[in-house]
Amino acid sequence: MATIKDVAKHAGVSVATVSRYLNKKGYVSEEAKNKIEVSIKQLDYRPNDIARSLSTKRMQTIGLIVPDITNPFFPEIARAIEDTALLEGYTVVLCNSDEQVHKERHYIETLKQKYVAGFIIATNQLEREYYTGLNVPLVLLDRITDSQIPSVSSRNKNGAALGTEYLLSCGVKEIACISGPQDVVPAFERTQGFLKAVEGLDIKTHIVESQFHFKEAEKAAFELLSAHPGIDGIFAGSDIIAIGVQRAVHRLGLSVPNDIQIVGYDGISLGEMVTPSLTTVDQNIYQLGETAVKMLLNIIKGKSVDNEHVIIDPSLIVRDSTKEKSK
Amino acid sequence: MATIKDVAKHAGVSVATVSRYLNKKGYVSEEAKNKIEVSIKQLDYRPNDIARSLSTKRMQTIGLIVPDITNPFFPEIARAIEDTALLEGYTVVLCNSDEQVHKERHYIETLKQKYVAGFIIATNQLEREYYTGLNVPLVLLDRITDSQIPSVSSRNKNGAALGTEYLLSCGVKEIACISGPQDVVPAFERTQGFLKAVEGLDIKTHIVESQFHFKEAEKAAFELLSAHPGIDGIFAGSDIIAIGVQRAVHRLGLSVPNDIQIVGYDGISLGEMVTPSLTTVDQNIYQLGETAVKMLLNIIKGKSVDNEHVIIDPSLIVRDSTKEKSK
DNA sequence: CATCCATGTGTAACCGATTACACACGGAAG
DNA sequence: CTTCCGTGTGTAATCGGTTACACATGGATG
Repeated sequence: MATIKDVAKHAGVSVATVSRYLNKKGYVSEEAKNKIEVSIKQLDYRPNDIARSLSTKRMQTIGLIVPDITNPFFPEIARAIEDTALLEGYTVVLCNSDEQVHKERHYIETLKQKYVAGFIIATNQLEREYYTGLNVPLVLLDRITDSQIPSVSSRNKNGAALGTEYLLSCGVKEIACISGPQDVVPAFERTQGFLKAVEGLDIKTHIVESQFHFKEAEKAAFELLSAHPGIDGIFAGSDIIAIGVQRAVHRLGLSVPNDIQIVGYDGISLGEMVTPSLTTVDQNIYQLGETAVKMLLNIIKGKSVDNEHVIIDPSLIVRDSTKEKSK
Repeated sequence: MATIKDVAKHAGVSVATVSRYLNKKGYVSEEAKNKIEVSIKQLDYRPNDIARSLSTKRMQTIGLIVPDITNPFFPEIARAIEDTALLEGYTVVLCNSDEQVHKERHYIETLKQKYVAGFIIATNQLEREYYTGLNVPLVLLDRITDSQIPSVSSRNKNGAALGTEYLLSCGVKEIACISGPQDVVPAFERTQGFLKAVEGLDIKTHIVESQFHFKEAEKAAFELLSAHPGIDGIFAGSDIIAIGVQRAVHRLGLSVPNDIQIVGYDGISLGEMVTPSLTTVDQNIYQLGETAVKMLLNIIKGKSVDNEHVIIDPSLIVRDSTKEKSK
């Protein structure tokens, strides 16, 4: 494979000139420019990223750290991130921390070693000191927020209120919220949204906490519904939880949406696949990922102030796990 | 951050000696070894992967190319691959080709540029010339096989026969196979397995082709079942297809497994989440991924012959989308 | 005693880029 | 006619490693 030297020789200029041309830095005459362009074409030259990185100490790579890749929300957002990054010439390395701090650190260290340009971090364990000490651009995505570190997230409280209100508008008389773990910020915010929506209403409400895992959610819903047969509406802290709830309802011999109506949260594509399909609060996953990448690249390129916070508005998708009152 | 020179100086030896120690290549005396170890600890030295790669022309990175990351099979296998690679000190870059040849090529070129150590390729478009011309270690995973290139795959024909036979043993009288696209090798093989299982039996059979997508499968199943109300058993070419079928059955006002029994193929975790949960042929996704990595690393390290083929045996998981005859 | 080989180490070239610095040229300003 | 500055270019150091090669030592072999 051709190197910059070959190009320089072929074009009859020095490597410095070629490098200047490549990076659009410094002066290069029209004449030199043309000769270099021809040589690059003829030799099918492509700059060697590794060599470049050794000088610049930066790779065109961004690290994405997610807590649980088997939760379909994350592959979906990963895809958005990858797509967007690719368009900008960046490669993304996807790392699965399994919610374990040591794994997360290991990945961060390893990738720093490889000179990643920046990180997008979608995990829980916020350790500000650690992140800021990193001295690498990063943006927090979805799960944690901190005023010191740029972030993009969903307006969870409003979204949850939106979903809960819709559920109420469908005529629900006794409502439950099966939330994600309350130490995970968005899960907490969603619970707040639920509370806001039911506040002051003369209606029985329940709140139960679960992990963002299907089986646990099913168990929690099963127990809750067994204990309170009057419940006819459930707001779930995530689509995966909602799907667990569906299954619990089914096991109890009840029907969705006739006996119990369900609203989920996330807008993952899985929601369309289950039966009945899931009414849910769509947090606009693609946009979330896209925004995170753009923000990170701005920071990398020094175009952005360091503590911007973008919050994306969710919207409601009505499907078959609820039924409108008019029907 | 400390460099190899700092370590050499601190330990009172030359950089060559330190490098030899690090790579366990060539002779290093006990005494030097000890001094170097101490210095590395004290300086918290870590070799710079980029610099190393510039000389060796190889990174501790492996590229994984999948055709569709929104198909849950691939995140699951990606996870296995990542886990295994990590243990060996390799990072994996996950790339989504979207079934597009040009995207796949783009990724391969980009990653070659970055000196990946090798590729694991799980896409369709087999272009032997291109791959072999690549001159980078690679193993094909799951979707394509070629005698010239090492591969790991599932014993699809047997697995499909296994699933079909089980369906028959559950008392199915008119059976259909909704397969994946027949130009995708495993999908084709599974259809063959289905045919083998029903061969010579006095039973009505149908075969319909679908993409590996939920919606299309639902549509295909809906049409098939509408046209042939006698069908009481369906073997699906993948779990995603099976889930589409479930939904079609539901839309027709029928019940799984009472009216129609379903067997899927893959063993993705989604199969446990749907209602009713899916009886399926488990292709042992984790093992598939793990094996692919180990094989690739053997090739990279020159420990392996170049055209090994591992075929992994699938097994049946019985859940609620079928009902045993005895019941 | 000469030769050979295994062991151990250091020097310096090299991987393929970036970039600081020196220098040359020509027109404008004083 | 100097002086200065904007353009344009090349030389060589540098990034942090790997490794070919030269060389030293000391015991075994013939």
